[in-house]
Amino acid sequence: MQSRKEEIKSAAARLFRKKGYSATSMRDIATAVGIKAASIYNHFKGKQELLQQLLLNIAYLFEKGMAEIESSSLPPAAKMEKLIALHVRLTVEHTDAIALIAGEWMHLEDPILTKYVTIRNTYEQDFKSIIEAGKKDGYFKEHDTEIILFSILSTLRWLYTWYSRHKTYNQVELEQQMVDCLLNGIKK
Amino acid sequence: MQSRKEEIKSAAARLFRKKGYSATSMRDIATAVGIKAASIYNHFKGKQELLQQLLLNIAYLFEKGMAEIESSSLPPAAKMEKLIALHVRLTVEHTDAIALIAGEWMHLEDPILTKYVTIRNTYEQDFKSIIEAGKKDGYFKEHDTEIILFSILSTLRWLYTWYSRHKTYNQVELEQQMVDCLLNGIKK
DNA sequence: ATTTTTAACTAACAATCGTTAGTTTTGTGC
DNA sequence: GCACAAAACTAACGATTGTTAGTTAAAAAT
Repeated sequence: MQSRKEEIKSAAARLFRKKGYSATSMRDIATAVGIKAASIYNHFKGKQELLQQLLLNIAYLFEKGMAEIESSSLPPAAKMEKLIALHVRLTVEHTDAIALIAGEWMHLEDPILTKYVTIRNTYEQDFKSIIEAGKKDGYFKEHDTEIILFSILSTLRWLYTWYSRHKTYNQVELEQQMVDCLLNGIKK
Repeated sequence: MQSRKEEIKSAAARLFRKKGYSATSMRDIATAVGIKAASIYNHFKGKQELLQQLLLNIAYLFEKGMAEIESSSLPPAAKMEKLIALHVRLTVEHTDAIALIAGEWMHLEDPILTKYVTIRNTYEQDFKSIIEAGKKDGYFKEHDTEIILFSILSTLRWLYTWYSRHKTYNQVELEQQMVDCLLNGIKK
């Protein structure tokens, strides 16, 4: 059961993703839910708050996932697999909101924008630490850490586009394929 | 030397990328060039035409690059390397316009939208053909072609973000690192 | 030097936007 | 059934948008 508030939020996510934040009007969102635009203000302060709640929620989920992985005592390669699984899971569970990470976070306004960017930077820094630990242990190649990070993260961030078109894959299959592609490459 | 028309176009690309198509006003673009909004209409039919010219130009460059690679008689693995090099080159040379591919193409209006999507689909189909030829020849692993395609393409499409922050890399270095990461993976 | 074309300008319009104020309906607890 | 809160509504405001019309200055062509 989804409350009206959640209903509005997921309609907003869907529309922000499809048409972009700026091109989506409060009237669009309202119509999608079957109410009038002014009624949304009984649940949210405004359009900006909708975007903020959507993006911060996702950011926290990544923050939490990363914290759990880091605090585990797994070897770097296993941590990397857990990270990939984390992205796959959040993508499957929050496809629309995840999509906003790619192209709509820029429309956040301060102070939330700063907060969001900070969380994002910290996440990337933690990601890098795991990569570097892996290199030190001999699990990973001696590539430029920035390039490895970028290469993996970009694929994981685009996952939502692909998943939207291939929902037939189940989550576990997707995880395995992604891990294999990213870690072992495609060449024989 | 850049004509006024080109000046407007690259200002539009920069602003569309930074703020998004919808959030960028004609007055924004005009101010960036040092003229008034109405003056832009002496060079372009409107805002939509700016987006169309930017995106179609990039699409044609990819189309042309792909045609040259396909018509060559290189083995699939070498074709793949050429493809990666193509993406790197176009990203370095047209960073702002390339960025629009990721998040602003959806604001194209018909009939250009349809045309654009068609070109994009054809490009992806050609890309897949090369991957499958590579699998048949034993160069590539027997992964799902869709997943390989997605994995490579997503990384290449995000390249512009990364390049904007690391202009120190020269084009050749970048190419080599990307090829190695994508084809051989990061695990030892 | 005069005509013509190009590209700038000012001013304004109609449409749409996010948001607010004030009101009415709906639902809940007692 | 009554009081109260939650959530819907109508109506409107001020701001901004893309675009057009009409005009003027600069550049090019004759």
